[in-house]
Amino acid sequence: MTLTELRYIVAVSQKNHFGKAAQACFVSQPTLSIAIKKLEEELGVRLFERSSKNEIRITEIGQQVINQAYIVLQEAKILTEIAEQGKDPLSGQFKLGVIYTIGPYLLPNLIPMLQKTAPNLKLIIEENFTANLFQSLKQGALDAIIISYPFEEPGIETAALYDEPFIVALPRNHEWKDLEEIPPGDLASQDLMLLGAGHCFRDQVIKACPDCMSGDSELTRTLEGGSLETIRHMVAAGTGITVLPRSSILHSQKNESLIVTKPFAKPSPSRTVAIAWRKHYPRKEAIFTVRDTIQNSPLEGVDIIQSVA
Amino acid sequence: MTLTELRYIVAVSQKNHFGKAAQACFVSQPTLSIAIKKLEEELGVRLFERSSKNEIRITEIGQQVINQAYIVLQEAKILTEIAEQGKDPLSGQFKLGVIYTIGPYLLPNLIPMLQKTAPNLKLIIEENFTANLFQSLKQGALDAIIISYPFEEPGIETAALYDEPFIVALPRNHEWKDLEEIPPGDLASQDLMLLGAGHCFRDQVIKACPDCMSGDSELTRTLEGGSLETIRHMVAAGTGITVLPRSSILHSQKNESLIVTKPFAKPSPSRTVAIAWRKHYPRKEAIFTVRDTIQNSPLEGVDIIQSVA
DNA sequence: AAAATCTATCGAATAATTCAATAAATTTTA
DNA sequence: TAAAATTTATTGAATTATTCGATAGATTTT
Repeated sequence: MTLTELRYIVAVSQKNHFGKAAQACFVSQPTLSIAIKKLEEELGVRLFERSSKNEIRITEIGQQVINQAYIVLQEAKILTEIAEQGKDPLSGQFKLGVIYTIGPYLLPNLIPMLQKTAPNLKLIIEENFTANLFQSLKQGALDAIIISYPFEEPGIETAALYDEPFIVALPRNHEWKDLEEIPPGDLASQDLMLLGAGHCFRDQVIKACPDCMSGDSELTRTLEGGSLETIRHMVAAGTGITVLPRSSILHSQKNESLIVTKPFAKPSPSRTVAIAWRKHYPRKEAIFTVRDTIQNSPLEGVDIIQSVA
Repeated sequence: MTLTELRYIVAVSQKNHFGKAAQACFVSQPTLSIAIKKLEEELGVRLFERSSKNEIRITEIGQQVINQAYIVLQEAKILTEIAEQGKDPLSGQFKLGVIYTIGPYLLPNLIPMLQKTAPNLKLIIEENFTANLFQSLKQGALDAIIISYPFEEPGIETAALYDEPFIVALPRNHEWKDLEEIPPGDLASQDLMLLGAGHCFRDQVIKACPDCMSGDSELTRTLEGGSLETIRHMVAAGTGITVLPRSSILHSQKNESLIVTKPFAKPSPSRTVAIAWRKHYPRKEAIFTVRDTIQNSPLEGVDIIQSVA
């Protein structure tokens, strides 16, 4: 049984005439006759009673088969319609993973912008650590993830989005409050508060500022379950200082009076934010749209990295 | 799109592996790969994400398409099941037309017998005049009709079932009550009651007994809307005499005391009862089963005409 | 770096489909 | 009654699809 054969018998049932049905199906009459004969033999039932000159008569079982043929063809048509709707790579769900230290600052801009550039894209966001996002990406639970370099995995492709410098955040009455810039090495002498293990930003800061975690009890200076926002509040409260990514600065102007931010001395430590996806992911256009939208976001103080594609 | 292609994508979605899916479909892996590629190109969407070594991933739209493919295949399977059930020519409706002067005497035997020989045949009966039955048969509203010869029409085939002699029915105190047999010509002298125009039995009796309707007012002797049973009651009431087909005699033993039946003198007038169907009617077996069942009915006093097939 | 595992591609053989021409059957017309 | 007309079935050749084995290409594992 083929869908074509079903179309033929439906056409005959509508035209009551093999020749006219063939015409309606854009095939010759022998083609249609043979196809119907083949279907009748396969099903083992006679669908039409051919009385030569006069009109065709549909047998009782033929009518039942034709009724069911309508249903099969209708469902097949729905299948093509489903595919038609899914043709647009900017439609359907798009599951985006973002690391904790980027999400709160990138997404408030990104989501409404994507809503405009790709209104049919149903964005689903997951915030997590790099390692967990990578696992989900590899397993197909996520379509793309936004992480920080370095990030190299087999079967995964990445595109750099932007570089953002690290910034020192001080209480407003801190001894450094009037400095223009901070040399990274000076942080070793301060009560530096950092995120817990698992956050790549923590590791990047430690790498940029050698010895910064030496001395005082690590317990009081690492916030295991915390977020950058928690740390920022603690800085405002005078508990210590911290290092923040540049993109996090603009979004807390309420606390600005309590916190002073200072750039690092050149060359400033920084991180490169990138988007990553499976090499064979079929909706590359969706990835590139997200990439372009992020790069057109109003992110202040970051260096957009133009893609080479 | 073909049903085979849909089976392939369903198999891949179940096995998560092109090679194993091909095996499950009893085709080579290239065959399956090419078919799926063709379907993906036709639909314009990527259904699977091939990541070489690792398992296959189904795309979001691919999952939707595969879900719909299940439905299409399920409906196609139902179609074959419908055909399977309809394979038996002794199943489904069978619309049988019978003329008024046969139905009441044949059907009480035929219906329970057919119930046994063809229990899946849903017999639908219509009683009418020969002319109306023929129209319905020609148009396909009836599958077969039981009529009386002569009956020849283009595109229609017939098979004789039985010959039945005509019988004279008299009131019990009629002057002929002690005769052995009645010469047909003698009926001209009697008050002969007949059915109205349209009943072929009327014409056959008139043809068998020349001049029988001459003389008295035709109005009082033709029962326009009546039936043989009405006429029989009138004979019992002494209104006149009539001619009945032999098969109608056994079924009225309550009135036997009021009616006397006499055979005609040889050669007795008679009628040949036959079954007729469209030449191209596809369920000949059903026709032949009805024919054979009638010929095996306990019809007394009739001559079964063995078919030559 | 080599072996192993998958899917994609190639090329030849096979199978299926298609159409024009025509046959066969029947009905209508002359 | 014969010829014309109409309709489906069949035939045969050409084209088109499908199929498979062999192998390439890509990636992962050893």
